[in-house]
Amino acid sequence: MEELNTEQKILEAARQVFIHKGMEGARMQEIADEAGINKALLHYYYRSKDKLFEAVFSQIFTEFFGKVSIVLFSEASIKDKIILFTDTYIDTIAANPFVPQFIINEINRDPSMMKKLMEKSGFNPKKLVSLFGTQFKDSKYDIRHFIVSILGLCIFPFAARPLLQTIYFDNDSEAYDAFLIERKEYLKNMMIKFIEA
Amino acid sequence: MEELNTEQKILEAARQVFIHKGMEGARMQEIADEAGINKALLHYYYRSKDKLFEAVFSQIFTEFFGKVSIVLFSEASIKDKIILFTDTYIDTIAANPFVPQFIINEINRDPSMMKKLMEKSGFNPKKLVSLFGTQFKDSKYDIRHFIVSILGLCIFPFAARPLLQTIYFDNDSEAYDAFLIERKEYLKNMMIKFIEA
DNA sequence: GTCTATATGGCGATAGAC
DNA sequence: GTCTATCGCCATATAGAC
Repeated sequence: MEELNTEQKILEAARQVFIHKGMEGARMQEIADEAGINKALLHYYYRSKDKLFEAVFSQIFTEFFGKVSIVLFSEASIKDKIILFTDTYIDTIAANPFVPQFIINEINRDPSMMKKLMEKSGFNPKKLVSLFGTQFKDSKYDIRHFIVSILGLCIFPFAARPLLQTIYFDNDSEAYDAFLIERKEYLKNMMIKFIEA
Repeated sequence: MEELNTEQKILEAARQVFIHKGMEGARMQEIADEAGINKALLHYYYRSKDKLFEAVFSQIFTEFFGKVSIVLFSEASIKDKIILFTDTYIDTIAANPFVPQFIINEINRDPSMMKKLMEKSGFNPKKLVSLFGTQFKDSKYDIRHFIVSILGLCIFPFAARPLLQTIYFDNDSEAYDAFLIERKEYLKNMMIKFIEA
């Protein structure tokens, strides 16, 4: 953190606080403390909390969907792509465990953010639909069920961690970590069965 | 709403506002307006916003898990129970589409709420684990993966609706409603394959 | 029990010195 | 560019009349 200039420090600090507290729960004071600067300086670089949030959120959104999309442009076969997608997606979430829930919440709070973000991030959902579509073209169900299923299966254990850990793991954090690691294999295995079914 | 006494009106109003805005996003003024009373009267019945929230949240939590748990005590076969559970669970969420996300968020905000709530609601997670455990006792994976999968598959399409609807359904609300209806059959079908695999 | 009016505190934002 | 001091608003909470 010490090597960054002030603007970068602010962005990084805001990122941490916003991800964990959300737009409404975050406090400018806490962001300033985290960045090791004064509250007034936040307003010098970003005129308002809204502007700061917008900068942070669009960055996070773009990064997150960017990493996930890469695999879709690889040379692998369709089956391998699906496995690879699951693998990459889980890893990305594990490295940013609070991000999916954060994105979902903020979009729920203000759905109008979505459109501009999709343009900005260059994320193309048709790509994902057509990828899975060619694999399951004779299924009796809408392909999007499969896509939503993968996303939910990967995201949910992270998004609902405190609840699930308490209910099913006696609040044992290490046991839950092990569960999450095992889940990656579990899901890839599930995907294979899905594809072959 | 007109037949209720003041305390019930407050509780019902608070329920609506809290579910849609969350603890941090909710405003006492909005709750008072929704209940058709004065802001000061909220404090007369519930001394603080925290107390009011606690009352509402514990009620919602208990109701939600109560409805879902009923099926586990039925006389059906294990396979039928799993199908019935999926069926009931989807219906419960569809009738309360914002509740799961609300619960998850508030637990994330304050994980310490979980323990007392589990006692209060009488919800017994061992019941669910043992139910599925007898069915999948020779699986190479922890049974809890299956439980978490069902929950995620059911909850996610509701929790992330604005995001998913925008990305995959061109923001067509009716198309998404149809998708949700179809999903019930899709998931039951998936469960059957799961069980037989 | 229900209201109006007001106190109290916190937070985003600005002014102005350096 | 960075700080201290302060403004102004808004939300929770209370006082007190009816």
